[in-house]
Amino acid sequence: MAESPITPRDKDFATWYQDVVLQGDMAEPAEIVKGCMVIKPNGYAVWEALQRELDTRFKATGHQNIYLPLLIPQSFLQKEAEHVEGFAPELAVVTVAGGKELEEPYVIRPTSETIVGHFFARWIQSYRDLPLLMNQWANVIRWELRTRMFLRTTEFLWQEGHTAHANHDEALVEVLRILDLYAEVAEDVMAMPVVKGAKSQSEKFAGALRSYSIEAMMQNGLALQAGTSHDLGQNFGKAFNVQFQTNEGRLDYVWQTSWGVSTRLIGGLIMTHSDDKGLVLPPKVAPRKAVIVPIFRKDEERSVVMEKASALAASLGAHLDTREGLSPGAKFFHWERQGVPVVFEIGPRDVAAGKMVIKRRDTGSKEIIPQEEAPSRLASTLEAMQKDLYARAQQRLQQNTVLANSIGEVEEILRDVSAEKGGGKFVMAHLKDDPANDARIKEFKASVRNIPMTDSFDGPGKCILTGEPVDRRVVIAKAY
RNA sequence: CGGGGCGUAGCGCAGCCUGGUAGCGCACCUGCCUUGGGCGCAGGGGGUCGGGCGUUCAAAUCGCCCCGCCCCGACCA
Repeated sequence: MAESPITPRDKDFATWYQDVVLQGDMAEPAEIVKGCMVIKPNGYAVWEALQRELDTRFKATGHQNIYLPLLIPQSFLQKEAEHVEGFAPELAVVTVAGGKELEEPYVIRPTSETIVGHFFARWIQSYRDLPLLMNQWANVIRWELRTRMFLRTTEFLWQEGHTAHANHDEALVEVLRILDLYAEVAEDVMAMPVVKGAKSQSEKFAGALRSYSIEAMMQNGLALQAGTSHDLGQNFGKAFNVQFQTNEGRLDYVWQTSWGVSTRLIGGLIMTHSDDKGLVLPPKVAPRKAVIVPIFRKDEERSVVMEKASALAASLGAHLDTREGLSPGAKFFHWERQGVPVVFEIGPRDVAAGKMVIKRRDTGSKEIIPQEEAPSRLASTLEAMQKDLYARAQQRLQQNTVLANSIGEVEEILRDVSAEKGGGKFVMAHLKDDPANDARIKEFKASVRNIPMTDSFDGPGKCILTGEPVDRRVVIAKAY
């Protein structure tokens, strides 16, 4: 029995994560470029699945895709004061092109609000041009000091939505519609439960009036911000002079929103469902939902088994593992690490009996079934697995969400939590939204994750730091 | 940028302290054999030892400089 290439979670969660990503053929560190990764076929196919799910929903809600330049004139970033301050430390800048020093350097986009501002100003004249609902699928670069594959890489893939509206109410509706859309994809497609909420003022996007997020809980109890939706108010409208004429003939600045999810979702997916045997993919995002591993000894068995297996693969839409020279055991381990939801085994005994073995990735359960039932059993197994993965993740989230009524209690619970050691919790406490309070939380390296949209606890209470009345508990946790 | 670790075959590593023939496991190639959870046996190919300079009869090994990667912290989708 060979040693598993995957470090167990309870030994070292961070190493486990790396092992799962590598062994699952999801990605590998690029090494030649600092903090960048190569997204490999299995990982990229998951991204494509997420893209499809998201893009369909964007289109259904009236958004159109566009593509903007990768390079942004440096002066653009400086037009919105908070924005430049927020992003300045992590910018990569092009200063030389065509062998000459540029008069004005270009920034490689960390996000496109500024360039969007510029073009919105050209495209919008009248309230009849509003709302303007755009989305871009793109790559961005943020020069982060600490990177982890999918969770935080120097370059990453994402979508950024950018919209302009005639008034604040409409913009807010958009912001929350997208937050709901993100939560739906996270929960229904990725089987990853999330908490929807508003970011605290100190955690909001640089240049926004208010940011909203979905926060997921990883298996080590750390929070992962899985998506954000920003109410930009008129900040960028004013900075880029995006004015329109109202139906009363008055000039006003547009109200903008922006929102995004990134390849980080894949990191969240991995840390939500995978186990010590490797990657576990929810059926809805799995590039290969089912694989058939044929088993035979002699040549005459081989031809019989392969014939049957091919026919079944075709009718099931399953991938048939025809690789030569590998034992069935080696193939089982391979597909297990790839996160394939269902693996069928078929050997001489099964062919003779008209049966096959169906095996589920998440539970590891094996069952012998009649071949004619395979299509319906595959469908029901995929459905059950999708549901069960969500239920397990939901249960973990609930079990690791605790109430605290003093700052000492919060600190006690979270102080020794780390990505490697685990033990993280979502600590629900009454806390006034004030940067000074966020700062106190940060003293023990936790943060206010968000202020939930719906209160599922005990309603109003007194701030654990200032005693001021607040209307609900906020989520405090250690985060990626 | 601070602390720690590391750079030797595609991958994972030993060798370095105490200088003297470039090693092991996996992977790869050929053949035989096997196949219901990582088959086995035999044979084989593959290296400017991260780079530079120095010490020395002789450097993977000792010294100096440089480069890169990973982990931990401060910054973040």
